[in-house]
Amino acid sequence: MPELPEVETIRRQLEPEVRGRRITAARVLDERWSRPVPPAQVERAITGLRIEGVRRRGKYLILVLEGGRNLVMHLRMTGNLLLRPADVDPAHEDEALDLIEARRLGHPRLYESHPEARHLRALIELDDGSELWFTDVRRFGHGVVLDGEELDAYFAARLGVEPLDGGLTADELLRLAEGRAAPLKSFLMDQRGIAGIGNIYADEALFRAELHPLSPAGSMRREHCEALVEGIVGALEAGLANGGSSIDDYRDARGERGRMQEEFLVHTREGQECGRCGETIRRIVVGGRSTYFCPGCQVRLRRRPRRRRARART
DNA sequence: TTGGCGTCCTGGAGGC
DNA sequence: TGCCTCCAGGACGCCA
Repeated sequence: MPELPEVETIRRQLEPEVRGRRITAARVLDERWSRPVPPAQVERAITGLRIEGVRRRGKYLILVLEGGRNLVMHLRMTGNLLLRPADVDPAHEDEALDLIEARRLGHPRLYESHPEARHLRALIELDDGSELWFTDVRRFGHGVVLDGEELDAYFAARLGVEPLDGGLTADELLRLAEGRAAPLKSFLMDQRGIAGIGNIYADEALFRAELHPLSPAGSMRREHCEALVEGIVGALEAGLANGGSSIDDYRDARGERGRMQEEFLVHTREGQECGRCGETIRRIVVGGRSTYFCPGCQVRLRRRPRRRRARART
C-alpha cells in the first residue's frame, strides 16, 4: 500500500525526469479517477502546461504546473504512477497511437505487450515522448486539479503535521493525543493528525516505540510520545531507505518492487518470533485493519483520567 | 466532538 | 473445473 515512503520514493524518481517537461496530451480513461469533475475538464486544465516540479504532502503526489496550477494525485491502495521513457520500446510509437482505442475495444493482444495497461486509469504524454501512467487495480486512486489557494485549503482540511520535516515533536504529539480515547493504531492512521502513516508504518512505529496498538492515544505521557516520534521517524526512514514496501501491487515510478517488506519488524509476521523479546507476534483487528504487534514487549497503557478544568473564578 | 462502522472496488485464495 | 464467498485496505460519509 503506498504510504509516505512509497509516495516519496516515486516523487524522488519522477522529479529529475519530468521537471521542465511540457504536457502535450492528457487522457483520463476512467471517470471515477477525476469524479466529480468530468475527465475532459481535467484534460483541458493541464494540457499544454509545463511541469515545474513534483511535490509530496502526506500520501498525495503533486505535479506542480506553471501558472500556479497543480495536479494532485492519491494512489490509495493499489495505485501506481509509472514513468515510461520515450526510448523504452522502439515499436511503442505505433502502438501508442492505438493504445487507448485498443484498450477501449478490449483488444486481446494489448495486454500481452502492455500488461499494466489493463488497469490504466489516466495517461499524461510529455514533450520528450515519455509518458506518465496512472494504473490502479481497485480504482480507489484519484486525481484533482487545484490552483494555489485551493491547494492550501484542500490539504488544510485533510492533513496534519508532516512527520519527516521536523514538525513532529513529542510536545506536538502530546498535544494531538490529549483527551483522545481512540486506540493508538487508529490515532496514527488519522491523516488529520499526522500525515502519511498507513497500516504498515503504524504497526512498525508502535513496535519500535514499544507501545500496544490498543492503548488509548490520550494515555501517553511525554516519554511515550518521545519514543513514538522516534518510532515513526525510524519506521518511515527505513521504508524510504528500502524503496518502500511491495506486499501486493506497489511499484515505484520505474516499475520496480520495494524491499521494505523484507525488513518488517512485526507487520505480516504473525506467528513468528519477536526479534526483541522472543514472544510470538500476534495479529488482531483494530478499526477494521489487520494489526500486528508483540504482546511481550509492546506495553498497553491505561487510560488516564481527564484533567478537571479549573473553574472560572467569578 | 469523537469513535466506530459501512461503503467503494477488484483480484486472489479457499471452500464446496 | 467452476462457482461462490470472503478478505485485503485508504478515505470519506453517516450515525450514535
